[in-house]
Amino acid sequence: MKLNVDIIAENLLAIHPLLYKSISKPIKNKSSITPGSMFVMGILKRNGMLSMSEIGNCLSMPKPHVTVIVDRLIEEAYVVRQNDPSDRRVVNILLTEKGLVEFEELKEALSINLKSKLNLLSEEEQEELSKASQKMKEILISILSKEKNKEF
Amino acid sequence: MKLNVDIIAENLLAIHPLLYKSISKPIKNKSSITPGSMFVMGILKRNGMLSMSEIGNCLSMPKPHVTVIVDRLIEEAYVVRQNDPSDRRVVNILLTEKGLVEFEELKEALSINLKSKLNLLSEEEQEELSKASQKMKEILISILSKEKNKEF
DNA sequence: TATAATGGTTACAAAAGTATAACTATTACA
DNA sequence: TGTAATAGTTATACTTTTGTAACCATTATA
Repeated sequence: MKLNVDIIAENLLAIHPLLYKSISKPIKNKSSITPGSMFVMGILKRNGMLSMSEIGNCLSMPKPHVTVIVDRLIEEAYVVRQNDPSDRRVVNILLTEKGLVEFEELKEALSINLKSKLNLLSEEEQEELSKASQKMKEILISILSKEKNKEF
Repeated sequence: MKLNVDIIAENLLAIHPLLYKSISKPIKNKSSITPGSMFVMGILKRNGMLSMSEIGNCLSMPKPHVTVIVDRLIEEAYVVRQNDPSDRRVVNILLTEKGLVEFEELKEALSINLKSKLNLLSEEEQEELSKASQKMKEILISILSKEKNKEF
């Protein structure tokens, strides 16, 4: 009998390119936001505030790249830097109101793009997809994204 | 009440970077295969044989990029080109035995990487993740990946 | 206090992916 | 038959991402 871990690995491997296609592509058409910037905005929205290092760890992104992305997001006023009073080396990043709005618009663009495809599904199937994606998100976040920790 | 499509959009947006991290990174450490090459091998494994255009459509990948990736895969003998007798313009791509073995090894590397993280979950949660990812894969493939068709 | 470690930035090189145009060969069709 | 459309390749320029090393400021520690 096949182990759960192997089934999961196989499924993730199949899902990954589908998400890549259904998320990155529609968003590229809608906005000048790059995938990396979108990821950063997403975790900031979920976590409220993260240091540069935490962002890099969350996304397995090299620190110099985080700097570049955050610089661009600051230019657009989507995020702000904030010095950490308890450790003056640390720079915390926060999503601004404008950044939040932009992120919601990206999500909306994705929704619209998805809608036409979800029409191919029955009500029950849509409900199943909603539940399955919710469950997957919760579990993956719980095991993969020790977002406040450093050791991954 | 929140619409299913919005819930799904939000969940996909959260899952995407987690997969990116848990798949692309472990594989980069294990092999010189790039994400793009891995995607191509994956759909070839699921579909058996695809033309260059079909590969590009499946993955929303520009055709010139497909050519580059397939060229590299052929160098490594992971795939072969095969002329289509019914339309001599068409070049079909097939995964070789060596390519299949390589892909299975990538999946194995991912399994090993996942195993340590799944240990944090109970048996029931692992079962839930297995079921949820299976469901998500099936539904997303059915609506996003009309792999043999051209109109996306 | 001297030294090591950490957080972050800068600079640079290289790989991966995207986009477009030009081109060949083949097929479809008016 | 002649023209348009399609499949694929090649070439090129560009953006995004990755990786590494050097560097500064700050904090931790021996």
